[in-house]
Amino acid sequence: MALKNKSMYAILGILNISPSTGYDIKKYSDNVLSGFWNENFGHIYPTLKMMLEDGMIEIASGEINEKKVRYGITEKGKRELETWLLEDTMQQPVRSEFMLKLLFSSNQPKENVIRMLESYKEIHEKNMEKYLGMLKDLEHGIQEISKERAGFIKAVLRRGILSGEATIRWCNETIEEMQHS
Amino acid sequence: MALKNKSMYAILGILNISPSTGYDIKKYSDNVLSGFWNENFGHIYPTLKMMLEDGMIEIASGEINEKKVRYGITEKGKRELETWLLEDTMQQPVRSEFMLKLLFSSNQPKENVIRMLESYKEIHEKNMEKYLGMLKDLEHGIQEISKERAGFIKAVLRRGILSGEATIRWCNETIEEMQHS
DNA sequence: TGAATTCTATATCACTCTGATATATATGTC
DNA sequence: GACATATATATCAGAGTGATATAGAATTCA
Repeated sequence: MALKNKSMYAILGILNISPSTGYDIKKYSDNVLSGFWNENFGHIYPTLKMMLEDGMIEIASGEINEKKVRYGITEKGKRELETWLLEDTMQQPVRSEFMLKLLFSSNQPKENVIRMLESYKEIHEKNMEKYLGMLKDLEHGIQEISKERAGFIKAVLRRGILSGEATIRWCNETIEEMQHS
Repeated sequence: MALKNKSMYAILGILNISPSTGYDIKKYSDNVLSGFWNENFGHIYPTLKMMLEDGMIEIASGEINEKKVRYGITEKGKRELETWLLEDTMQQPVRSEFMLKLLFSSNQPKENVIRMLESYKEIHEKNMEKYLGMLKDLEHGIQEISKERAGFIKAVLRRGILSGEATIRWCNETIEEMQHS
């Protein structure tokens, strides 16, 4: 066990929705999954190759092309995905470079620290706007998504929004404290 | 630029507080930095070797030992740390396996999803307790930490607490929704 | 006192993941 | 027609993870 290729599960989950090319998988990550998941080509293509050899995915019929390959999930792949969904999720390693920097900034001039916090806050405000926009699009049914799945996407977006709010509140609180000390 | 060894900065930051062995660095990560940063031996030791060759750290005097080496930061290391502290922080890649699993769980029985959320909530409740305990210890001044640095550790802990609260609130909200749909 | 267990300390390795770069066609725009 | 952007695949060095191995020091506890 131990070291496992998590991209594999992201790919299985995406192909379980609809057959896709490596490029489509990347786009899905950057759009729908952005905020809590990321993939990059350097990992997608080798993983697809491995999964094809393993029989978890297959080349989708009628789409075979020299320069464009669309993959679909197999029965074996579906079983693999199901097993993973039912497994307990171990906690992942975290690395927030911003928080690390902040912790080591006690000797820095206060203005610098406040500037850091302001720009961090701005990033999270922009994220919030993005999430709120995505939530609106989802509620107005712009895309063709099943009601069930839309509910889950909504839950994930709600998480992003609540986390963002907490982060912005913390930024304000911490800036305030920096100013009065 | 691009791919940079971030462990290096974590190590510089820790050695800037006090000279440490590789083992001490790991302990500091697991205790003080836990929750927003992690290090592992497989990266610490090679990085220390590289940093020693680069002249960013040196072997702390009087502590040379066959089986135990304590490192200290050099002037060059301090400059490197300072430069990093003043740099803008690019956003890091995120990967939450839990959120990925949740998003792909729209075909799962509701009980499974609720169980998932309950156990996720429990983890965050335990984290909250840990942070609150650390905050108490800090306020009662158990360790020998400067007032300045204590303020920064407190800010970091506050972040963990606010994030935790938001997560727990989201878990409750989402469990509720799963039950009434 | 001796045995078992845990803590301190360093090191290595296979594998995962990241970000940059390269290449080439297709489509859209001005 | 020229230029830019989107689609599509591929490779690679380097960063980071987690398991495992080794061994002496300290602690527990019977």
